[in-house]
Amino acid sequence: MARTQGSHSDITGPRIRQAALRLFARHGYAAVSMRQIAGEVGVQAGALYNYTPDKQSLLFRLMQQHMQDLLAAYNDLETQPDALGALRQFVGFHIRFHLERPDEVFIAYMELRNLSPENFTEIEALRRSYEDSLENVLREGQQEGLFSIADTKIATLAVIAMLNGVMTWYRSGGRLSLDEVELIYWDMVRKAVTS
Amino acid sequence: MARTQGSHSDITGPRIRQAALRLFARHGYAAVSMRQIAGEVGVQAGALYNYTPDKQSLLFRLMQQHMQDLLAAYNDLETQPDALGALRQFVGFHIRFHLERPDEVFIAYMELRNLSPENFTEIEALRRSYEDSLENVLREGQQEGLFSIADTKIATLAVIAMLNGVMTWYRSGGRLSLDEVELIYWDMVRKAVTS
DNA sequence: GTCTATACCAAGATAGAC
DNA sequence: GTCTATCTTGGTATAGAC
Repeated sequence: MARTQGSHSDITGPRIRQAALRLFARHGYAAVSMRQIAGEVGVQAGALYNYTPDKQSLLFRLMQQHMQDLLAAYNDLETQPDALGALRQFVGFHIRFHLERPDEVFIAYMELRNLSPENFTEIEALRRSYEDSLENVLREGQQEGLFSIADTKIATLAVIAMLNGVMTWYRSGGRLSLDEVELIYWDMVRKAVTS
Repeated sequence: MARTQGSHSDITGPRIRQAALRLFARHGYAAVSMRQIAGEVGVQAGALYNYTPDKQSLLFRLMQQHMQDLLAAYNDLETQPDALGALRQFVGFHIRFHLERPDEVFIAYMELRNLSPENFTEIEALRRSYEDSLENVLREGQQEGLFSIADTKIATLAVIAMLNGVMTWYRSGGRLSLDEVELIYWDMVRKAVTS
């Protein structure tokens, strides 16, 4: 991993973020040192500061990118004819998008409290915006008479919490295929919000 | 908070664990220093080592106590006539028990990766034992024909994940009473596992 | 049992040579 | 742009006086 001196601006930046992502997810933000990150990349600790003003910005940028990617990907989905279809779509999207990015997801959950207050506010707004997407689907379905939901806000949080549970146990190559998992969760979600 | 010199064995021990609990939950295990804990209690950092061999043991003991309390409380519940009653009971118990101990719950979730391997194994076993309690209820209800569950293991994890979501948003004195919250979640859980 | 003092080490971040 | 070297701070843990 030793590196010779020279200019590597184009690749070092991404590699730093990638290493930070991996290490933060594995050991937690507070437990990871700048020297560890530098070691992973193959540079000295001081060199990191050509790419980030400090450790906090490194964390923030990772979380911000993740949330923006999530929102962009969801907004790119094709419009569904009704709320039931939209909910079905949400379940599949949420499971697959998150399973593809275990490190980002883990950090976005666990490291909220290590954000500075201003950074926290910004990430929270993004997260809230994603929740609102689902809540809109549920409320729409409720109004259309497709769903039977006592409280759309709670149902929103309950569905997301349930789906997030997948990340704690699913491993590809395990007992169930991704399609099967998606179907099982869709079945539970559908029944929970209908009568 | 200044303290004079002297012997306070009986109260200092619990106060140390209480302070550690609060601080670990607030800022995370890795981000909290022994000096901070000592400061909260009103002793010098060195004095902590009369009560714990090291920081790791402090964390482990908190988590172990919490999981043992959880299992003991659940096992103390009265036996229900059927699986539907047992599930209803589980939902209420889980929500209330966890909402009463936000700090313990937070730590038990977030700090698993900061346990030493041996300590992790022990806590995992306790957590698994609690999950098994619910899985037994679901499997029993499935056999009795009361439930309609595609996969009891996944349903177990999904129900617990959904219920855990309560901890992220519920605040007493808010829009909904605890009874209402319990009812709303019970409704969703019941529908998700029946047909 | 707690204190003060300290050993020892690693953290985040910066300065200046190349 | 990266290196080496270093500043400053704060970490865990221990020793010995009271």
